[in-house]
Amino acid sequence: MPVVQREVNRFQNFLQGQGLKLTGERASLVREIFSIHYHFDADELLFKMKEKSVKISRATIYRTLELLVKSGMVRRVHLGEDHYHYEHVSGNSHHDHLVCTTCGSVIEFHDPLLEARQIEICGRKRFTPTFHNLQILGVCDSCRRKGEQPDAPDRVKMIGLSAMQLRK
Amino acid sequence: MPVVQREVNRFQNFLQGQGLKLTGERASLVREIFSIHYHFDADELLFKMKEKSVKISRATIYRTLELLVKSGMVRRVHLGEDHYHYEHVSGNSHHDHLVCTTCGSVIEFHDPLLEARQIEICGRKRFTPTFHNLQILGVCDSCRRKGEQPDAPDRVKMIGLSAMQLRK
DNA sequence: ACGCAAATGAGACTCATTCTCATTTAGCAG
DNA sequence: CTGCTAAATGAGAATGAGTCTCATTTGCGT
Ligand SMILES: [Mn+2]
Ligand SMILES: [Mn+2]
Ligand SMILES: [Zn+2]
Ligand SMILES: [Zn+2]
Repeated sequence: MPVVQREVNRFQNFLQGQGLKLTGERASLVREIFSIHYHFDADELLFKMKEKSVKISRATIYRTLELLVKSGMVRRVHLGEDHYHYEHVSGNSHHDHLVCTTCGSVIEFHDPLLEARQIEICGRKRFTPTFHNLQILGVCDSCRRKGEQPDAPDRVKMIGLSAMQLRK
Repeated sequence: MPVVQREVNRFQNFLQGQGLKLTGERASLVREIFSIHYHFDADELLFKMKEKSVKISRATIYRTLELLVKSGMVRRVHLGEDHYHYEHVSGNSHHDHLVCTTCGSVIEFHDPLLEARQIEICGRKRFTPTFHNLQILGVCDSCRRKGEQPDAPDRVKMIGLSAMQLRK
């Protein structure tokens, strides 16, 4: 795993700069996270590590995710569910999300015009933005073709789609 | 309270249509909610009712909020914190939020161009949007002038600003 | 005023996340 | 290589928002 190992090194650099240590648990987590190419949650990570017989506690997973977010290697995102999701940041820059409330799939997009307009709005309100969070919920193309109706707005909450729920 | 009473009637209409009842608790809550002109959370509501010696349980508050959201009279919003906030919907339509991570103040805005651009993006992805959620976090004008620095992105979470935390 | 479906309150429960603390370990100095 | 010590870990307790249960109460149509 050469690509993934590079990320471990990146994390180690960050840790050293903070006087922190690279442990086996942290390295395993980084390798796992940079092998997942979608939006995952903490429980999914815990499950995958268990699958691979990598011994690691829930607390360490949360603690390491926090460090990875601080290092800028991982982003924590809201996808309309009541718990956080994460995604690794590898070169590809900022983007926002379209979330299908029927199947749970997530489409990423980046739109410079949208971003520019936000800056404009902030300027008008004399507001200095540091970051933003945009999710557009709705129905993806394949779900629409299957004739699925969007949930009533008040019921939208991606029921039963989280990784844990699927496997429980 | 003539204005507020109109909202109680609106809610009663909705309830009747659903075969549900207008109770004293529900009426009190509606009156309270339509007297609050900012973004509140469930605990704040519980506290305010206690202050006024209106006996009402936490469960009833959550249940009534759910009904109010269904009726369209209240919106549930994310403001970057890890619990929900609510706002009443009175005539004024959809808007998004600028949230100051220093003082917690919230600026509302509505921008047709921003909305239109989102529709465009969805069309391009063949995605049928039902609603969206946009928060821009940053520093408001008065905080900026006081020389407050924005929190590092990873630490942004409006520490100590929720109504409950302030009063605990 | 009656009857009963709907509503309520108290507190148990869930679930994500954080914390505590006793024990282990990474990494550095010698 | 060895010892030292601050940092890290795991187990499980704690927290906090939100939901649920069920015995009791109440709104409201008749
Ligand atoms: Mn993404
Ligand atoms: Mn608002
Ligand atoms: Zn879909
Ligand atoms: Zn401010």
